[in-house]
Amino acid sequence: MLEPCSNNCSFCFVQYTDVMSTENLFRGIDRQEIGEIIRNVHHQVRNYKTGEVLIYEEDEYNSLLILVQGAVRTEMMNPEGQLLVLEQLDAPATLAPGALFASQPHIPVSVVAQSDCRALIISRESMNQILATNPQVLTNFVRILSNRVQFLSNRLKSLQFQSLRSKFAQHVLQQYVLQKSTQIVLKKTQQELSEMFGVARPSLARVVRDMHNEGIIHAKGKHIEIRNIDMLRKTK
Amino acid sequence: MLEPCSNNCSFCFVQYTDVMSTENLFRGIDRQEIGEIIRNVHHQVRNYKTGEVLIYEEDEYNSLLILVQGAVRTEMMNPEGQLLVLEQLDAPATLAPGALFASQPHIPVSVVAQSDCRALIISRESMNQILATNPQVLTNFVRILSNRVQFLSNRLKSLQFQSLRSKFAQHVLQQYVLQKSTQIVLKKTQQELSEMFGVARPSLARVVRDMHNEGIIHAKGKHIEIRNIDMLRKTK
DNA sequence: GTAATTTTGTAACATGTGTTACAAAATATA
DNA sequence: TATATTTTGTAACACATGTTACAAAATTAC
Repeated sequence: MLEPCSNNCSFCFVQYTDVMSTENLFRGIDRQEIGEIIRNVHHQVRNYKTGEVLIYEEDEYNSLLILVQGAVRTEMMNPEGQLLVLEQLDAPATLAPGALFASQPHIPVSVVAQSDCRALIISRESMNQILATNPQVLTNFVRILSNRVQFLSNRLKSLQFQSLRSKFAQHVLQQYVLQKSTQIVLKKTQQELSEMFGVARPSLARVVRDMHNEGIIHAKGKHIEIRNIDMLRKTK
Repeated sequence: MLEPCSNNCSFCFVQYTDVMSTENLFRGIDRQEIGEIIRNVHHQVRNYKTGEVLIYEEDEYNSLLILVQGAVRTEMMNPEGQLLVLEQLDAPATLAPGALFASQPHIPVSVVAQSDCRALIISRESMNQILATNPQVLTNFVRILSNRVQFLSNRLKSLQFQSLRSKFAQHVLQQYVLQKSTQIVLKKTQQELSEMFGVARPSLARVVRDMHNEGIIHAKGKHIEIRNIDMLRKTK
């Protein structure tokens, strides 16, 4: 399924240069130059269908995957099959950046396609070459790694210290800000939310019902009305 | 308390070059050169007493701290005062490497001295200068960041998925390997262990007692005898 | 060696989340 | 529109860990 990237592949020059995301490895470099950087090293492009696994947990990882199209989620699973979705990422994103240059090349997460997506694959040697010759890419890579460290630290803190009730309250408040209304519509199913919170689905449903019964929210399926925003903010 | 580092400070050349630890920012560079690298930029040395805080959670972080002597622990606390010790580090170590070049310069952890210790402090600008001119230091820094990402991923997985019983079993098995005997002596108090496992101390004591009563171990204070290593290994 | 302090062991009870199961409701598909 | 599928709501019970309190034991300081 791996297709080598041809010399005139417009994808290389253009696709992932649109966004100035902090997760973009090529931020601050013009399209022309990005094309040259990539064409100068061995690289491949691969497409994935929804649900396909881009990276398997515990595998060895010898190439960097740069998501240039679509969305993925990174997740962990324990032997009993309990799932924790670490985060959801939209292109452009650098996948599992920590695994490439770590002392142990094993990956602690799986990455699964949430939509049809496309990744640029660059081997470790090629990345070395790129990083050695492109200070801007290097700076970006260090920033991406650093952000990853912070993200994981914060995720760990939230998982360890926040109650399920507080996680859900926070999610509702985030949606309140995004949707600019006390009447919000959840974008995810309870199943998806509970996987992000790292809990069982009925546990989440119970918390939602409790908050409904206490008059903090009015919950009807995916429709949530915030009834008492002070209580919601104070939820701990 | 900050003392500028004098030109003939032997510390700069020598102290932290002894160890080829993967966490050493100056790994693979000879002492002479390390001295030159450091003397060429603005830097400071600071000493800390046991218990003193080197880095405060949520502070802004504009200098890199390199632990050159002593031991520290990195920890998180939630508003209720519940503590989680992320890890214990001996010199040489690069402290909070993710915070320096992240998009948000806030630190998610505190770093506390576990013994009297000493740190080399290098500002962000100076680090930029060092990284730009020393490929080896840069490679080391990327490796350290990458290892940090993996460490945090694994720590998160363990905290999220492992039961307390399994965490303790694993700790005992690690000590069994280190001490090469089924009669081991725990190096930490139950309080310290429970902070590393992220649980309350009596909960740990209960788990230890249960495993004792089931004949898997014989526990008397810090002295643990492994009675049934198969059961211990199968503990989940 | 004695006293002070820290650590360990234990108990009773509270609480939050997991598990399983199933029906109702909503949504997607034919 | 009817049917199949997914999602939500709920219940009863299990279980791991938290909380508080206190005494016994071990360790440290004097």
